Amino acid sequence: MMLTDRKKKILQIVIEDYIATAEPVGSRTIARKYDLGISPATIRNEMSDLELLGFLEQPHTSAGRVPSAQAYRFYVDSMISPGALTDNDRALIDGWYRERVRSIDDIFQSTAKILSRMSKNVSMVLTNRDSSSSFSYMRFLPLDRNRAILCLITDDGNIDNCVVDIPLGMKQDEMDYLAQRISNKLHGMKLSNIKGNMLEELYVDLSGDKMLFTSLLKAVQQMSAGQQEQKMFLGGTKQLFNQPEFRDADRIKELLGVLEEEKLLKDMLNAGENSGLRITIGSENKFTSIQDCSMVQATYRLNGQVVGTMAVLGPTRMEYCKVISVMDYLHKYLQVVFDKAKT
Amino acid sequence: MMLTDRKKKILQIVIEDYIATAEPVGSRTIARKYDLGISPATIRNEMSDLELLGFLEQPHTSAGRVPSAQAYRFYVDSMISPGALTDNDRALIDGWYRERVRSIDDIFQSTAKILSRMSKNVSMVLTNRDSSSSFSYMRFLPLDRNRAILCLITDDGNIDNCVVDIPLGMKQDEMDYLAQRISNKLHGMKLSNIKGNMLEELYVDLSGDKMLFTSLLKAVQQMSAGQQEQKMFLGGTKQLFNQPEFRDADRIKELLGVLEEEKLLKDMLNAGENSGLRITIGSENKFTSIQDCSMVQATYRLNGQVVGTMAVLGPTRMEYCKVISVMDYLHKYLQVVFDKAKT
DNA sequence: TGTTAGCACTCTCTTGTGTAGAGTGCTAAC
DNA sequence: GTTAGCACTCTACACAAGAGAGTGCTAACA
Repeated sequence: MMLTDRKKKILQIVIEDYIATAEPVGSRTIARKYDLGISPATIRNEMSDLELLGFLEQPHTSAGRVPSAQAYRFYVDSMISPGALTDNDRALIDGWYRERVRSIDDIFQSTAKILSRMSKNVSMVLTNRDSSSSFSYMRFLPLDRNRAILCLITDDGNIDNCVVDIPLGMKQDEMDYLAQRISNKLHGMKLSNIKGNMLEELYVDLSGDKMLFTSLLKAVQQMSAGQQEQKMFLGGTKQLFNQPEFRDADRIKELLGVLEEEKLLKDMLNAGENSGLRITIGSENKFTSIQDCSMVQATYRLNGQVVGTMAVLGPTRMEYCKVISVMDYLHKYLQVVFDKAKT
Repeated sequence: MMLTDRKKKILQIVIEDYIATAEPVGSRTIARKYDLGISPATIRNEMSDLELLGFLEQPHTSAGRVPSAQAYRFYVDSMISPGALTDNDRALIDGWYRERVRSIDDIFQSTAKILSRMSKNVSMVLTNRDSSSSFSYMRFLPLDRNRAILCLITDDGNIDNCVVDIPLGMKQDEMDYLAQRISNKLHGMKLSNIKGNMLEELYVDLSGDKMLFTSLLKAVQQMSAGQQEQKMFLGGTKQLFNQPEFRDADRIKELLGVLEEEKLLKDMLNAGENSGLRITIGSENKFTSIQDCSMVQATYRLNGQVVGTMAVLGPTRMEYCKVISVMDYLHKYLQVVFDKAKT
């Protein structure tokens, strides 16, 4: 299916005008706003053809035309070439990042915020905690006579801790010895591989102290679970209100409901883990409640491993070009941050 | 201003019917639904009096009547006596708490969730981190040749940590000595009182290593700031959509905007720290954007010190009685949890 | 053959009008 | 003091008419 250049041009105008205004685009409008050197009647004929080809749709006979999902698909596939951001945008982003980043979580939260502000839509950032990190060692830090803080350290510098009750009369050097033994046993193991029964032979060392043993076990497992957890950051849910297609309170309510279902969102984002950039338009999405939406999603990797996904969710009428540019920039930014963190 | 028993009765019926239905209440409705033994005409006369006294308002001449802010005030002050929850409600609450509480934060989050579900309104839980906790000691945990994890431990078992770069060639026992010295210096001090300049004389110990010094300083300050921070948990923002008074998308948007302004919310909740239970009706609230709302707020204490506040925000038409009962129950629940945690 | 002007047609959106329904206030009777 | 009756008011809803925007079709033109 080849389109003439003129048809392409008109299609592009309809799409971009509709993206900008959210109003059906009429032949007259096109002739007035864009100087194509042809009359509305000619444009009408072309649009009529485009409708037959499935690129345009009419909400009703006397309205202008609206791009179909197929049109958006064609548009993102072969009509746009996302360029660099404007200096202004870059400065804005850099500023936002500088504003408030203390922890890793802050970085992701900021990314979500920036993504939503720039795209004027809801954004999601999903991080795969690095499940490749491995156990380094553990240590007891004394707290008071009956309790100590158990610290677990991973090779990438993450630390997890919990308070454990210690058996009456147990000395610090006994505890150090115990920590040493467990550390030797587990050192270098991937957190995800650590199972409870590996520690069972240590039960003897604990002079059969059941409570301490279960505390230790729980701590190790909790840490390993915490590390593997995927964490979700949402940004700009309020943006929904600014989209005319969601002017209806019930629709917003429904979408907010979806956004609260963290599991569902994770499924959505995990679905397309393979490719780098993924754009899902309208009913291409499997999840029924957002089939009038589009999602632009980028997966980022570190050393070949997927470490996270960011996405923008909005009406099919979305500034794809801008969104992609922003994601590209954010992606590079994160890459730098994580590369630095790793070394 | 004394009301006759019959006026009181009618006022109560109007308020409770309006709370239940959100529709203006007419004399006919009252006569039909509630068997008062008097005719609509008599009720009309009484309602007319109540309107003159400022308790009732008419949206327009031919609508029923609606309680005024003054009526709600009178209602909560002298017409309700919050009783115990039903067994069913108690079971629900206990179930929700059991569902997912691992950390302290989970408890507060659950409290917010429960509060919003039971009240069918937005809930807020604000916690004052215990600023009375004091520095116990610090410790370096080795990570690799260039870095160590700095752990700060408070007397109540809280631990904070950050990764610091260590000077080339610094040995573990040197670091232990350093940690020991700083610990001795700061031990027992309230976190909120720790200032940067206290550590300045240690600068010499660090052989003038500026980087390590600033890292340490930052870690200590960050921890002290983190401990003092008030943390806010929101629940049930989606409930806004279920309130007919907020059917308008713009109004919801405005309210959601307010709810995102964490600082504003903190100000709101901190305003009434003194009293245990505080009910703010309509324009009694100083913040203009929620002057068509009411807020029921309870402050809870531990050993005389304010440790947190919970609140329900909703339209003035609120089930005050139920809300108060629920808060009372949650309050007792938290009391038990924290008493246990402290010992 | 492609392009254009003209015109009738269609559909939505807004405005105005009429009616049903709910509730009130007033008056006169009990 | 209470009640029935009645006129009055106001809203909500339905329906109709007109304006506006856009289309499709036809016939003329280059």
